[in-house]
Amino acid sequence: MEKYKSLGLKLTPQRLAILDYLDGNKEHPSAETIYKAVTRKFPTMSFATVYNTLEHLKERGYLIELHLDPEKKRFDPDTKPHHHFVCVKCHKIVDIFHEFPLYLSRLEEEGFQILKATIEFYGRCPKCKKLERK
Amino acid sequence: MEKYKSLGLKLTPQRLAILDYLDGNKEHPSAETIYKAVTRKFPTMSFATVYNTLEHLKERGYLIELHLDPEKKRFDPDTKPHHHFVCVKCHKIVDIFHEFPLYLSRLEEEGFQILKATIEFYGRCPKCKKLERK
DNA sequence: TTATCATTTTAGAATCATTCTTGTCAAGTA
DNA sequence: TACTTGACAAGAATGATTCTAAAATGATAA
Repeated sequence: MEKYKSLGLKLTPQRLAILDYLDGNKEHPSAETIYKAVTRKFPTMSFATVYNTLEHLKERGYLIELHLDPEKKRFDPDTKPHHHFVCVKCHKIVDIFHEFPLYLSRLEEEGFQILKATIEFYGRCPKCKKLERK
Repeated sequence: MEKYKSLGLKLTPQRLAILDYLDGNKEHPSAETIYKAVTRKFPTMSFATVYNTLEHLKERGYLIELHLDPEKKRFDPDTKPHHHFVCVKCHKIVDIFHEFPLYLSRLEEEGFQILKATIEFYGRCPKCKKLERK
């Protein structure tokens, strides 16, 4: 997998399997979801390897750790700046690539350094919205 | 405490102590912080009571549960819509009451129901920004 | 190719926030 | 007073995540 070489990571089969699973993935999987998926290829895979690899990828800016789900961390291999919609029923997370004007001079004037800003939209996804109606 | 009567909660001394601690509090405390503060008044206070009370208050819309700190939940008694700044170093959370235009018709056209939207600004607070410079 | 060495993997233990359970207690009511 | 309901406390249970120690493996240079 040529495209992973630039990561500066030792490329083990386990890591390649994780990278393959994440590549282009829009599901914002949790560590457990990743573990389950990759375990099909590597039955001996351990959770520690999943967490270690995710940590390395995060450090290298290859993925973003999301805290939208109160239960567990979610991981997003799409590192382009974007926002999220979170379904309050099923916890599904949907990417939103629309850009919003979020400039706020006041904070910087007060000495804050702003590195990034993300928006979370909360509500019901189409599927859960339908189920809600009795 | 007259102002708490409308909550529809049985007002026990423990609950009053928690309400008092939260009232006007801008620190976005965690359950542990609340527990420690209230324990000074009620040495026998249990964590379960803190969590139970917070759950009741959340249900009644008296406070908001925040998931900005990956380590633990934080609680915000200010229920007016607002946004937050999170310091990536010390995890301090600061309220932002500025309003931003976040309207997004596309999601609703696709069948999503949007209930609320919040923005998180990430960066360094003035204190941590100073410490960063060598 | 092989030896070396730092890294990675694994399995399981440990941690820590949060939730659950159970027995006890208190307030309000008939 | 006896009943009913809800609240409390203490500790056990849960579940995601992190840590540990030993064995295995990948990258590098000879």
